[in-house]
Amino acid sequence: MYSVAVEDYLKSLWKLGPNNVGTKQLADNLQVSKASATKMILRLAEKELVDHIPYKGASLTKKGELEALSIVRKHRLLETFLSQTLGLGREEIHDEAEKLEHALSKNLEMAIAEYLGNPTRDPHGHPIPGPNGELYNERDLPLCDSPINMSLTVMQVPDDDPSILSWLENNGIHPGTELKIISRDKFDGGLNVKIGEIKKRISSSIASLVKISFEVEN
Amino acid sequence: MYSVAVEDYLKSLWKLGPNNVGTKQLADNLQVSKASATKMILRLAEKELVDHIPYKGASLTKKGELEALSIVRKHRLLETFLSQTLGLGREEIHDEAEKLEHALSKNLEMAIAEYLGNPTRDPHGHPIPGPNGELYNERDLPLCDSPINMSLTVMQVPDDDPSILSWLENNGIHPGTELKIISRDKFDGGLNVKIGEIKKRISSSIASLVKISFEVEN
DNA sequence: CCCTTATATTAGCCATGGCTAACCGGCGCA
DNA sequence: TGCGCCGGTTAGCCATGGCTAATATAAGGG
Repeated sequence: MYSVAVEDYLKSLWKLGPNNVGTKQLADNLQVSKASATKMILRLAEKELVDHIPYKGASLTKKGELEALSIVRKHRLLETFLSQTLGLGREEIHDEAEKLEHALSKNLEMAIAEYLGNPTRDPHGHPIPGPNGELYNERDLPLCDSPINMSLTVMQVPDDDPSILSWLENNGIHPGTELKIISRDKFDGGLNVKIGEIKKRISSSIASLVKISFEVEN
Repeated sequence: MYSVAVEDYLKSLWKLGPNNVGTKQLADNLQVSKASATKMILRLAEKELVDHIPYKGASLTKKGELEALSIVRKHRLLETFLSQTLGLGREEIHDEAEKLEHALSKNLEMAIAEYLGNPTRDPHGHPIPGPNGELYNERDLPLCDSPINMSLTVMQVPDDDPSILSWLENNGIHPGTELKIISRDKFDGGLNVKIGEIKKRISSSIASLVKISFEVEN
């Protein structure tokens, strides 16, 4: 239906949204020039996929949001599928899914979802939108904002930076990991945490990308 | 590396080849105008992917052939993978693979090949080129040219026409089926065959698309 | 309140890959 | 031999989606 470029813009707008996403922010996220982003925003507005207020920003319309969610669903189903069938690591699957998502038919999407048992999270713990854009599992909190001395369960890790993912993986931090924050550095916001009996230090930049919950889900 | 369009042209040229593929033939195969095909042939010649003799036709260069084989490999591995993991039918997988093949990285191709145990045939029986373009299994013969009253094993069925594939499937004809030609119609070339104890009639147009061997492979 | 700076837009260019219309080349048939 | 026809090419148009350079806007600091 829509081109690869349009789908990529919608996905970025969704990720950066929900409201008044700046042209520069969008351009940086997609690694294109500001001028290209402006032009595409105008085209998306033409197709009623975004509302655009000049010099303010762009916001997905309902139509645009549904389209974006459909692509996010395909992406996350593909990540799950590649991980499950081929045993690819959490740090390898993002870039592959990024390409395949644009070539996935609705039929194949359905077949994969069914094969996987209609999962609600991908291997990074990110919620997988339902076939009509429904989103659950939105209650996880950033690790950096979490209270000290409570039993926390890692729910989500970032998906698009293989080096961060490898670091997390090597330190035993992935969805399901249980940890406790021992202390928070007053100056740089870094965290001292305990995973099992082992103490680790997590920088605040990474801690802001990891999401946790207080209770394991059922 | 190459665009989707370039990859599609190379694949068609390979399928229609090897030598002096006509512009119209190519255009028809890709469902584009003759003018578009001419233009693309010139661009492919520029990139040294084809040799072009004006008013004669285009032939893949070694470089173009290797590129084409790489795409055919991806296509056939994907068909096999989709069939194996998701249980999709022989008549569903072609169109899906057609889209996914352009988004498949070398890494993922390798992972899939390994997962499948480096198969040499796809679910339609078509040979899967090796990672460097090696082709085996090229000895199968068209059913329409095969001798009467010999035990034949179906090796290949066409991949790109779901209605023909459904008909073949419904009549128990797929790779591995054993059959015997009872007689050949003198007028229209249709075949009367026996599959097990059941007699069937196969039109010559379909019989030309099915390939067989005299012996089952090991 | 103006001026700087960052952000946004516009203008205009390019490559890709479609299209139609018009023209050309070569071969078979009368 | 010549002519028609089919296939091939050329010319020229369009949309998409990049780019740079120039210009416009908004917002905060002096």
